[in-house]
Amino acid sequence: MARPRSSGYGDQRELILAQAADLFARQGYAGTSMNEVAAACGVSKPALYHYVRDKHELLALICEEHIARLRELVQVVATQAQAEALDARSHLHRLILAFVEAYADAQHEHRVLTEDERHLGSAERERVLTGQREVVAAFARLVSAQRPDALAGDLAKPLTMLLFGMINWMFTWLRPGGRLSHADMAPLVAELFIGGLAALPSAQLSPNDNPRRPQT
Amino acid sequence: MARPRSSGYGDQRELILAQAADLFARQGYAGTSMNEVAAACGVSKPALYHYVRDKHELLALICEEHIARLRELVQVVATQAQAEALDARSHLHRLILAFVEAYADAQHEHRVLTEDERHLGSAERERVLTGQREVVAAFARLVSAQRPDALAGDLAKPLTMLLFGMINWMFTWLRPGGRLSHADMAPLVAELFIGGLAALPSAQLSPNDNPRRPQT
DNA sequence: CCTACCGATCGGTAGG
DNA sequence: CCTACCGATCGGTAGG
Repeated sequence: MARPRSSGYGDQRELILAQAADLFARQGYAGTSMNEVAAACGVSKPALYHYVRDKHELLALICEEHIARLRELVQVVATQAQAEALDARSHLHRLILAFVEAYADAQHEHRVLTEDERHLGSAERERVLTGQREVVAAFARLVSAQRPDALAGDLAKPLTMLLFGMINWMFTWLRPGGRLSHADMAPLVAELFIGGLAALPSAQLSPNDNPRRPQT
Repeated sequence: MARPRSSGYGDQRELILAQAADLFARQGYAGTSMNEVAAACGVSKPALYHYVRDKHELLALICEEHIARLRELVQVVATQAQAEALDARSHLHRLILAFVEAYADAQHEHRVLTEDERHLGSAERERVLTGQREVVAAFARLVSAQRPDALAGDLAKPLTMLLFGMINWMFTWLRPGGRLSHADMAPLVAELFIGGLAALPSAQLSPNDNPRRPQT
């Protein structure tokens, strides 16, 4: 058998993913060179290539590990909600808070996921999209539970995407160290969305009044 | 004096900006070459450089012309609201609909503005940011008018940014030609936001309970 | 407005 | 014969 990898291998690899996520988030995937990634990690470029096969693998690892953490988070909160017998409203509220916190702890990874997903290969992108769909579906089920009429109108997912829009966009304007923290904003987002959901007129939730227009 | 420019100069320039916006939106600014832009426009690379000085100017023109149109839109809707004596709620509702429509008509330009702003030079970025701040301030005034307590808590702008989050994010998941159009979503966004705003508990709007933490 | 190039830098890998 | 790297340079392509 081959000799085992050095004990610091996993740590070094984690450091590289974190530094690459930082650079990709600030400059974009295409706007960042492997030389910059290597320099940020304090290693030579050949050393960097010891830890990752190529630039695409770096992007794929950042996206896949991030979406995997989000999927786990959905499960953790669902287990809590089950144990505490929370209703759908409280469950959704807690899930929103958990996601804002998770995004705040992985801002760079999250920006890379949302902006550089297009640079993934088709196989990797499909894997990431599958994970994202699962997360969205978990939120959408809780939205449907509060507005069963929204599900009938197939609006649970669009409404969920509006919620994700508020959360995802926060990281473009909310500066760490500023007057408001993510923890300050999270309950505001939850109340605004859940309150707005309850206030939507039922008529609004039936877009099928408009016949589907043919695909072009 | 030099010979006047050909009559098609302005048209060709507009075509170039539109094609460049399309490519930048799909591949990112850094991920798009000037060769690709030239090919998409059906001209040689030297011909492309007849219409734009360099790649940065192309980006700056796309962003600055887009934000200028949005600023005009704020004015047009304000004039209408004045003429029709709309209250703040109706004014905001109409402004949201107008912005969703404007974004739908300039999806590529809007994505470039939101994602590639970081690649602007500092002078151009400052000009764009000034325009964005003016647009946000116009929305924030209408938000304040409906929740005067939000203004006191300095939350009018954060709440406005949540609204922009919903709208901006729409263009990442709403596919043209799909089941739902932007026109379908616009009133939903307006009702969700305005309804959620009204439903927010007053206690939520006083974050000054938390003393400001020092800048780091 | 073309072909033909430039200085530099890209992602990735050679030998030692 | 392995690993964990180094200085130098590969073939191609970027913006201009």
